[in-house]
Amino acid sequence: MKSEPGVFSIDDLAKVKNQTTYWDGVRNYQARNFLRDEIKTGDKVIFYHSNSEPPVAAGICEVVREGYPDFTAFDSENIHFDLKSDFDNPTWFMVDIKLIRIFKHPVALSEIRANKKLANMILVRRGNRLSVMPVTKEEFEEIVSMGDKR
DNA sequence: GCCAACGTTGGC
DNA sequence: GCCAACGTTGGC
Repeated sequence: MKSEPGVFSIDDLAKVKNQTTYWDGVRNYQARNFLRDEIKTGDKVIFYHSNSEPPVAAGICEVVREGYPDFTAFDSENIHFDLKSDFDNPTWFMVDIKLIRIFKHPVALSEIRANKKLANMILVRRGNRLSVMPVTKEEFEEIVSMGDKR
């Protein structure tokens, strides 16, 4: 799951109550489908910092509440407000995640690209822009082993 | 700041 | 249903 650290970073997550947050603002249908249909309580998540210098896999989290309507879509004051999302038939969904740990060694996108075991990650596929995407168990464990070094 | 890639919108 | 125009993402 990607976040711009200038908006919400893994360090921000470490500071909030219960180190838990709702993952709001996803406004892409493919990513929405993962949030609504695929992600389950107990799933592990890589927290990725996009649009940062450098972009990195910053740490890991766990899903503590699975797909439910993204209420920010109903709030006209919210930056993620969507007039077309019907309260009784919501368009957008979110999950809650809780911090597990911040990597001692944040794994740079360049390191991910350089690792042959991670060559098939959706993240590194050309043109990919998804902010929520699946990761295989093997990819997850490889990233974690890189992140926990040092 | 640039721009490739992609998703969405809306005229037809 | 097509597709040009436009907006966004996000690496570089």
